[in-house]
Amino acid sequence: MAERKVNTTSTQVAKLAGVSQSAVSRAFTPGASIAESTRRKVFHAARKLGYQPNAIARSLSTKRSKIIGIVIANVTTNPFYPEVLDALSRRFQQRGQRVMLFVVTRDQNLDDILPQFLEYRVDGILLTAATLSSAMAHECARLGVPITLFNRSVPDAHASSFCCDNIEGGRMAARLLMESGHHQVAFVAGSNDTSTSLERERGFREELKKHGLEPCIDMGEFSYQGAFDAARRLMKLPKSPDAVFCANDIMAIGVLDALRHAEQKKVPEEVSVIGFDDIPMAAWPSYNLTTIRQPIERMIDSAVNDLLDRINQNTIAPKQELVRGDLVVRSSAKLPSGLSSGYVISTSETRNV
Amino acid sequence: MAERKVNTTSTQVAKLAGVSQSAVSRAFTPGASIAESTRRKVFHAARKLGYQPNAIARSLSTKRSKIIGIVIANVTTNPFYPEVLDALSRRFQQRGQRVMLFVVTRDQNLDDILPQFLEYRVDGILLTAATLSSAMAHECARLGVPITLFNRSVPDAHASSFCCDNIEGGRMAARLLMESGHHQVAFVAGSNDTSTSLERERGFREELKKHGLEPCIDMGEFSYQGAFDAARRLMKLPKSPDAVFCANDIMAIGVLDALRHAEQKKVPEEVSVIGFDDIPMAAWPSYNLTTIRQPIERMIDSAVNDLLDRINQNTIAPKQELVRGDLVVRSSAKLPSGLSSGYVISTSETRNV
DNA sequence: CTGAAAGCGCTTACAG
DNA sequence: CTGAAAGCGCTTACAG
Repeated sequence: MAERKVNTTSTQVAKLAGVSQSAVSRAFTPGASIAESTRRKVFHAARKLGYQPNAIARSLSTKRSKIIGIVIANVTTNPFYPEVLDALSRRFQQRGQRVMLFVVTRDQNLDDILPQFLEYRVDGILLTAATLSSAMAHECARLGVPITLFNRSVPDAHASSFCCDNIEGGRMAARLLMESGHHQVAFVAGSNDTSTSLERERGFREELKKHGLEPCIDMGEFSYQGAFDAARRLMKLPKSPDAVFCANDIMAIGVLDALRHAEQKKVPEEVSVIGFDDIPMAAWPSYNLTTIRQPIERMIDSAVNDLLDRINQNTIAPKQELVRGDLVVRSSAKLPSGLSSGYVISTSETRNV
Repeated sequence: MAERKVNTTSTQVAKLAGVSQSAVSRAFTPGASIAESTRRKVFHAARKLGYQPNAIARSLSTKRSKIIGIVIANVTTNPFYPEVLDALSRRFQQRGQRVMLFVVTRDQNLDDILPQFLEYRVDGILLTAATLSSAMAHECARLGVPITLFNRSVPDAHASSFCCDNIEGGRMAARLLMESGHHQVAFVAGSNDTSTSLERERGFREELKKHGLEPCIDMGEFSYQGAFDAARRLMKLPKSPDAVFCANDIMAIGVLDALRHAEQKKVPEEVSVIGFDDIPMAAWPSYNLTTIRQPIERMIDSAVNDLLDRINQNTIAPKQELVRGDLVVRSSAKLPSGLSSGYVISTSETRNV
């Protein structure tokens, strides 16, 4: 193992500046009581020696690492998550926090991952597209490390959670399809152990029931290819659907491609397709997807604020927040009369539950 | 500021186990000399107290953080980078390293970012889709922190770099277009300060020159929308191109959409389109993009190995490695006779330069 | 405002 | 194999 070159320390800077080591520390601590003149001396010496405070040592001493642990899944399969990761890490960066990242697969157990964060004494943990065992939730609570879930509902009162109102989103999709006169509808689920897919299905089902309909369900594994295959199966059914609602956009796109390129169906004339998320691709002319938009920026702002607040004040209770999505009407689904493409039905509001 | 709850320390475990604090430390250090029986005693006590070693303290003491700093740009605009990030972080995780992530915009100056890594005494730095000032390269060299660039050629001998052979890739694209008889070709560049775009253009140009052709150039800003707009401009030219080579796939897809949906052009009958990267979307039936595949996995393996090796042995010199891409023949470009779609022309090999 | 000193929680020569 | 002790590089009460 190679020796790491030795960095300049505060003691060396102190010597050169002719002050105490504490003075050097104070010079680099915003708000510390130190004379402007000594601060200048310190900075001058520091600059000369190429000194930079050691954040590891600071963390040990302050018991604050200024590191947030982020767990994310599906980064390569669903363009929604790169958006989330990008927004999240920017926010944390702006707020002076570092990000320690773990990329996981959907089935990976977090019970092996979170301890790696705890080892580094992260100040807080943000999980996205990942679920938390209640054992781990308790462990983090015991250690005083706040956890926030993004886009997953909470299994446990020890964590905060920020989600789109998936049930209402499912209802919105169903209402649109009913208003434009569909009779045979299908739902392409993501997976049956994920709150997003389950809740979207539930809202969809509930609203259809009011019209005496029941969707047929197939599974798209939250991926383009999974949904592509699901669409082909659906079209082989004796009563093939005239509308398909998908648990997310990337699956809706898979369905669209299958319908057009493998099944020779016209969208939306023969089959309507609705997605969920409003990823950038949904607006591309090849897809023009009607979808439920998740207000990412707003959700992320809330999630980041909540986590940072709970880090700074451990008396704040975790909160569960639901944000309404917006129906974005494009041209992959037949329109009810009176509605035109390009229209966004904005019902966005935030609720606490 | 809230008090962070106190974690169990090795001293407390030592007391409960009836051994010295050093023994506790040794119990958790693989390879340390300790009797199996005392290790068991320690583990038992540790389990009882919910003890987990403090990696921050360990880092301070060993002068190794086991953290790799990763900088990445374009995560939301180019699906290639989520792939890279996913592969990179998995590799590092497997090798027992943590990842500290910075997401930047393409124009953001790294000179403000890297010091934040150095503050935390990261063991090494990996930059992707980002360039390094030679001042920072020197600073890292001075501190003994190895840097590796991924997908950017190196500005400085202090860093390693792992790239696809972009020049050869550009040549391959040109050869295919020449063999299938195109006469008026265009190149949609990414940006003029990025080695990938510049090199792909250069290879493309060189090969065309042999046939007495010169491409007309437009700028796509490395984005779908930028390339979409560029395609529209190109088609308005007096001599509009019958083939477009793009500096990456996401731009090729933008061009494809513009040609079909805004310009009513048939691809490849009227215009051929070639991309670079082979992102998953390139294989979707809506696009079926002919492209130069970057062998990500292989490039990442080399990059990660190189960085880890240089961390462990600071006598190893940085290296510059070039990996050949493969031409993936699909149906967005006219085929020379004798070649059929679905064919991959694999010339992959690795070279040191 | 300033310095000396204790302490954060580990690792690791050193002596046994 | 084991323990006592020094040391990693900071922060921060404490006394002045």
